[in-house]
Amino acid sequence: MRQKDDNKSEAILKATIELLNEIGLSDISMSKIAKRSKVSQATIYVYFASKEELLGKLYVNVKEKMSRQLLYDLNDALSTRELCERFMRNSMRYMLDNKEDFLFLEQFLNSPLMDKLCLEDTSKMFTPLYQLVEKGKQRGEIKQLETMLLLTYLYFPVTNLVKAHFKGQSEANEENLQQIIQLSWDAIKA
Amino acid sequence: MRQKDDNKSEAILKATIELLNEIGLSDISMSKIAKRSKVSQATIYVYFASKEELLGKLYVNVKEKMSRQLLYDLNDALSTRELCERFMRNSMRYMLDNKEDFLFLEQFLNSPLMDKLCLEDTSKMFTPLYQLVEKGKQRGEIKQLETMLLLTYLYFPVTNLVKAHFKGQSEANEENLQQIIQLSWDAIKA
Amino acid sequence: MRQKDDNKSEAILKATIELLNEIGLSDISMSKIAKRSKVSQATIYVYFASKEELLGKLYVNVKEKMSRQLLYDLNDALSTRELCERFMRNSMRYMLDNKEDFLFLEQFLNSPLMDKLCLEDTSKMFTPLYQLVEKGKQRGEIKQLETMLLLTYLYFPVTNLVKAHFKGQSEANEENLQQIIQLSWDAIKA
Amino acid sequence: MRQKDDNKSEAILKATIELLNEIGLSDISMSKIAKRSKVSQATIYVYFASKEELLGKLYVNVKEKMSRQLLYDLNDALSTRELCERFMRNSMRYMLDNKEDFLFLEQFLNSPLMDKLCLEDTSKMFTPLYQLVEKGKQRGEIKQLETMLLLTYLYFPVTNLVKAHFKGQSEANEENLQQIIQLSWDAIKA
DNA sequence: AATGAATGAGGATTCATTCAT
DNA sequence: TATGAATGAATCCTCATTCAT
Repeated sequence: MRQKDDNKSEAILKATIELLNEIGLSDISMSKIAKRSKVSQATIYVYFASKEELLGKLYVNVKEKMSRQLLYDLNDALSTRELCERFMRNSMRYMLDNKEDFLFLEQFLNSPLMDKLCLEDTSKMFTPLYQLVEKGKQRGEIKQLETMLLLTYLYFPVTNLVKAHFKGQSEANEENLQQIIQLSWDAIKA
Repeated sequence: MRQKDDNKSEAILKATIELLNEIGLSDISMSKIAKRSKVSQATIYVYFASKEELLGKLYVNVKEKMSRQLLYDLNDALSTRELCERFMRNSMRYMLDNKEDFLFLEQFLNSPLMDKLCLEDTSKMFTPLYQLVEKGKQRGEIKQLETMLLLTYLYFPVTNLVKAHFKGQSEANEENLQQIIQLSWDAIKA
Repeated sequence: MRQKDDNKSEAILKATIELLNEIGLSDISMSKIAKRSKVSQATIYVYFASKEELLGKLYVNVKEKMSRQLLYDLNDALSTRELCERFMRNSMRYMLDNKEDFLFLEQFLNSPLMDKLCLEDTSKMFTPLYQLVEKGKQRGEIKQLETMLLLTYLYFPVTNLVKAHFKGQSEANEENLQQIIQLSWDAIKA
Repeated sequence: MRQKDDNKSEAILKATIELLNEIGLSDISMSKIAKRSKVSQATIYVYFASKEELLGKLYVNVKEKMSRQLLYDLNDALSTRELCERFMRNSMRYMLDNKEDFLFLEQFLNSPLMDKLCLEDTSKMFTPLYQLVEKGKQRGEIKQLETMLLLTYLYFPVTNLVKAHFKGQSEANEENLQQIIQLSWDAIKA
């Protein structure tokens, strides 16, 4: 018998994410995905039980890849400040290098679909990050506040910078990066 | 001859925003909007030329209302720090009191539809805010950085707190609000 | 506004029954029905909420018409034997004149769809018939057995004769009709 | 080389008949049959050239089995009346013991599919029965009418009793059986 | 023999929109 | 203004069947 072709599955996922960025969740359709990925519509259903499952799996896929890249090289040898910097740097790198993935996540996270597809919790992907911040708190280098709140200041400034960059309203360059690293550090440091 | 009925127009907009929050941009349809707002499908076209126009007008509507509330009472008598605080407080108040509006905006802003509907620029709605930050910069109370970047630190921490609140992961109370006000101030102050 | 067009509704029902006789429940489809009745597929949904509802309403329609014809002129002036004869005669007349209706009913009644579509009970349509048989029992002209069982002998011989006729295996003529009338009477008479 | 596996073929036929009784000719599909019989869809095509052939072979299978059981022990030693009784008794036994087979036949016979699949004539399966009735006619014990017509009175009362039994409207017990045996004999006896 | 992969065609239903009143 | 009727195009998904192993 023929073997399942990973290329096909990936072509479908790739086409999906492309289209999601071009036309969005509101206008995407299985037929457009099929056309773009050059398989028959029916073939999509060989790999994914439904449109929802396709989107859900895409989300988990992308999120996993993202977490790997955001957490890259956050080793214990670094100081808390350096860890923060590296995380923000990783984040910007990721968002710039994976524009489509990043924008898809933003779109998906803000859609009610997200809740509808009771997806497995992805927060555990970021536990290393929590631990990092908590260690900083223990050392007294970071304010004694909820970890989630502190992380907000490490992640969303990057998000906004990169989005502004994509819209041509700002530039995601080293200079701006260093600025937000400084601002965020000023915000959370003890 | 009967006049266009504002109630009907508003019923349609209200139904639309409700549905957008319940089922999202991807699943909304004119027939669902008609059913929810208790008018005929055809009636929607008396008030809005197309689905896209309906969504576009809804966006502008909501955005206007939002800007009014966020900028409320930001008068010159206040210190820069007080202005920041008031803005963040306004923001949280708005998001909590207008959950559906707020979440709609988030969903809409992150969707490619946003770009497709070449909507009139809404940034001018917030010019008072820019001026406020710029005045702070001139006085040397705030870091000499791009205004947009600085504003990021006033807006998104609130956004994130309230979203976490809606998800039951945190609580948007006075205590947490004061914390982020402090953090954000630490970030942007000179 | 445009008025609902009864012709359209009936055209759809007519097309449905025609197709059910030509290709059967197993092969019928909304698109074929649309094509045959010369309306858009979507138009069918203006009149019927779903394929199932369409079939269900068709069934009730046809059954009503049938009961009217089978019970035609079964008046009290007739003797029990005459009533039986008239009923069987009515039945044959109906089946021959409404071949499609009759065969549709046979097909439908023997399909699991019948049970799936919890249709309103149609047995009450035939209460006059029950009463007729019961009166015969009271008079001692008919065997003292379950009414339903006795009715079986009045209805199914006709059914089978007409079906055989349609298949070219027999002929539904006066001679054969009189024969089964006699046989059935011999069966049920006291 | 492996041999064709009778178990598999039978599993497919069994699954088909089950599904036909559950969801009917209108909703059955090769994929559902495959799932139910726990073979691959493609495997069905090893045993049956097409869906139509599958249904056709199933029909012939079931019909053969049925004729064997209906004609069981109709030997010459019995009187005509006894033969009729035995045939009706066999019929009821068969229908009760092989509910699915019986209901499938009823469904199939009343569907246009029956005609479409030009199936080999199955009437010859019942020649013993014809001969039996004809002998009765020759002996002057049975009315001088078309054999097919007379047989109707032996078969369909049973059919109806058992169907009513399955619907919970009557009971297919010895008492009711004896009643219809008597009625049918009254109908056809000379 | 057996089957997972693959697919074009078609399934039921809903879409956004227009028409006629 | 307001709306029920109408529809061509599109929706998601399943169909019967074939292919390659």
